[in-house]
Amino acid sequence: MTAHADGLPFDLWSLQVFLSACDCGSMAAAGRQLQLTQPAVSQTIADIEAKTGTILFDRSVRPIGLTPAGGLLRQRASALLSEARQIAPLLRETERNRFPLIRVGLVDSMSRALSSVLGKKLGESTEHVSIQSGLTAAHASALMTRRLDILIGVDDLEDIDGLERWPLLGEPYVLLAPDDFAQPRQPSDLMELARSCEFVRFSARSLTGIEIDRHLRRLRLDLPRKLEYDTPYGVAAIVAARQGFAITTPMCIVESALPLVGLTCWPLPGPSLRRKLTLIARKQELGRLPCEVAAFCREQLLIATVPGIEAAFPWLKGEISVGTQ
Amino acid sequence: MTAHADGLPFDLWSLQVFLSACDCGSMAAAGRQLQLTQPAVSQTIADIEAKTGTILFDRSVRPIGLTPAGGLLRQRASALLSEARQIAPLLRETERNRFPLIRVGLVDSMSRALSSVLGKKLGESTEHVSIQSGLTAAHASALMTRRLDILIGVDDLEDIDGLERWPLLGEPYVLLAPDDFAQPRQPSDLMELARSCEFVRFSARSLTGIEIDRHLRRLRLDLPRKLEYDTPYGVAAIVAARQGFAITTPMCIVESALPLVGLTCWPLPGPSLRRKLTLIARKQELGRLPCEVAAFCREQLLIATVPGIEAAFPWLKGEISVGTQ
DNA sequence: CAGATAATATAAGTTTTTCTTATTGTGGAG
DNA sequence: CTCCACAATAAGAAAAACTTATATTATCTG
Repeated sequence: MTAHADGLPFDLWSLQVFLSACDCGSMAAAGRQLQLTQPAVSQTIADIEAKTGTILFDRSVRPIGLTPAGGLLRQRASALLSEARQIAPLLRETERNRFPLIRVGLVDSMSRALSSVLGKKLGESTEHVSIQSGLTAAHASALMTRRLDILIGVDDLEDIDGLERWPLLGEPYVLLAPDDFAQPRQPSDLMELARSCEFVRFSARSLTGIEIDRHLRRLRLDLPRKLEYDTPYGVAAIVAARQGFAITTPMCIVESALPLVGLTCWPLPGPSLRRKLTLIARKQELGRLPCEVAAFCREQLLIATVPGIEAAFPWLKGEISVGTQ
Repeated sequence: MTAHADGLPFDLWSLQVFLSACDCGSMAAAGRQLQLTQPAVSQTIADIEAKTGTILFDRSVRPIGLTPAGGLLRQRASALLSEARQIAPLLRETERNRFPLIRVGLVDSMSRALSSVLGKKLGESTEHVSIQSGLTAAHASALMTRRLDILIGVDDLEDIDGLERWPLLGEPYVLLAPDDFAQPRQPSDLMELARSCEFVRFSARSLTGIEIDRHLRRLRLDLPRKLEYDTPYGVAAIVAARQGFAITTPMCIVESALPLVGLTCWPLPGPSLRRKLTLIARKQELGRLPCEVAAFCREQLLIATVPGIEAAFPWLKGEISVGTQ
């Protein structure tokens, strides 16, 4: 029953049936709702269970109960169907537009700086714009599998063919700490600091976190790993609450939109460490759009973001490079 | 051919066939790749075209050419299939693993309110804390597959067994708009508003977006789907730039940390719509910790967050319920 | 510019899937 | 316990998806 494809254990119709059963709390009721008989519903669900090798419902109770696997499928299935339903109306609107849909993956640390302007800029030439904030690692695979069209993030896809890249910004990693501690002058001072105040990390889910980990390992600094966040705000909030210090970047500090009173920003002691933020797209699919969007973002950063950072931390002047990297 | 559902003009298998034809540049070749005959491919694609009322391929050239509608479907179809393929492996993983640390999935819209205090609170009793911000949909599957231990998010899985839930907060959906528009008094006024000012959506990747979609569909309101974000900040930033209006919630507005000058917040016209935020954990695995953390979060919201909202928008007084829901 | 080639569309028949009716078994309320 | 509504299973009916066969069309070649 249902599903034919290369291992897909369901199709959209069978998911629809499953969801109806979830909503109704009964297969018989789902049948009535869908103008089907009860056995049809029963068979469809049994088929999904067989093909996925899981149990979706607990039949030993009434009304029928969702198992954990069933709950997970319910989650994913509603999202999938909701997306599927959007497609047909969009197709019909397509006749006249150059780019019917552009999906942008925007790294969390640029979200505040670029969300709004990206939407405005892309809205000019595009019928439908979707902007997703999150971690570059997740966005990178979405770009390759065509779930995203443009990615703005930490550039770690340097060796992949078929992509075009437009540099946006280069920035140094820095220390962020409450201002009542002594500035660490050399790497080993960080161990000292970590004894009086907690070290807050980016989690290894984020490329920024991985990069920092690698750097600390090179310096043979074994800092504690007690508290970690995967977003710039989380890290900065702990420091702002005077509970700890962190290694982060200027853009991450801006992203957190926290008042900076009582906080200091120092250069990272030891060898310098920088990161590059880049706009990436699949080659030859969007014409001149990626280049134009990148230019627009650079301008925006230059006018609206970098001056604020340099005003708050004058020693960073010249450290943040827009465009050239 | 294919598709059965309430207006869905394709199913996953027919999309697979269509994508093969795109990749191969020929229906005959797609047939060979999928172990089908050429007419089967031809019929499947003709069926999608008939059901969507569009033309996907330009047959007057060889090799076959994609129309704009075809290009759009190619984008969306690969995304949809790629998401569908992730589901089955996840389902099978739902029953194993054990962990030492506490990993919390925190919905974006509570990130600002709770990130920092959660870290502090959990740090007291736990060796290693990891806090991940993102979409509840992603976190829910992570909780089931034991990649997360605690989830704070939008509760739409109310009937899943094996989970314990601790209510944190209930809040209404509201309209957010620049303050120079007339207040919409009834649902149809929203169509009016959408003509003078863009409607900004949460994407269907977020549960909040799905919930709003469903509500609008029930009211038979066909609002444009031009610009969408998956984070509260993105949505609010467009409104703050006076470029559009949005359906959002008080917590999402707080999360965006934007100055509210020039913005108004109105009740949603028509039937009321609320969402619940809940702390969820797997039953009997963390002892009293989830309950205690939930109590702590509630207290934090009551002291530090809700008063700020009620001060900014007095009509919301009493609309936001902490705890009881 | 005709003729060959390879691709697509359409028609008609066959196979497979999906649904229905009929029947048996089961959880929970009275 | 008994009843009732629901779920699982079996077997036949209806609908779908696929096949072979054939007509049509775009492009290439001599």
